Amino acid sequence: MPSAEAAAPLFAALADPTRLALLKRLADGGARPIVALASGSALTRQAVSKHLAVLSGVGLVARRRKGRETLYALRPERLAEARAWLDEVEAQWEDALGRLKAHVENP
Amino acid sequence: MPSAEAAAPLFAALADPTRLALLKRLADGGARPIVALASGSALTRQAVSKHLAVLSGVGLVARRRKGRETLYALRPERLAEARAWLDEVEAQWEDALGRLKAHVENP
DNA sequence: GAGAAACGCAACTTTTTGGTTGCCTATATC
DNA sequence: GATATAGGCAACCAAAAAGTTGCGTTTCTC
Repeated sequence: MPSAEAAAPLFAALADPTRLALLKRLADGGARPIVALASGSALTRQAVSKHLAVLSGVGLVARRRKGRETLYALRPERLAEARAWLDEVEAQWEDALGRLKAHVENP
Repeated sequence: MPSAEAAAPLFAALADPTRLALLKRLADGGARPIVALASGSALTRQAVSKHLAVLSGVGLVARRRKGRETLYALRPERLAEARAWLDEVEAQWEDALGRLKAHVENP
């Protein structure tokens, strides 16, 4: 159950369509260099590199240097942490609804 | 299955600890006016009001005017949409892992 | 009906973010 | 060894975000 302070940077990293697209492309399990991820992205290689740095900064992707290229791969554990926060709030909501219902039926 | 363009604004609204705290407080099912939400928040009422406007803008909370006060309430459906995007990527990841394993076992 | 409470609107300031361009380094490849 | 490829680094720019202050409007409450 991540705190708000811990979860916010994670959501911030997810708050960009380019980065979401990058994560989705990496969800096939493969590790790719920047050029491969930049191709088709309409953006500069530098821009993509910056986005990957943001994702790497919060641990959503892992970077590994291999020769002259830098490979990026998805880290689904971190995705799960973001989901955990949402789950927690939804659970709290469901619980509150349950209490309300019980109270109405059994006043 | 929300697209990246649809999910990004949702995550952007979640990318702030103050807003996450507001959502969590609203997860008990209650609808509260701004002053109640601003108390204890260290921020100005205006700042909290702006944050609520952001949340309302993406549909994460509902606003309803009641007399002189504006009541805010959580809308968990939108939370579920954010989760759906994460689920989708994780499912894609699991699927890729499954294929890889199958390929190794049955080459 | 006078004062207070709750809020909206608008202007302004300061950071942060997304993006570009230019240049330099390291590694392949011929 | 010369050249092309893949990236990192730094400066710079424009737009958006976070927050504040001030002021006006509506609605309670006495």
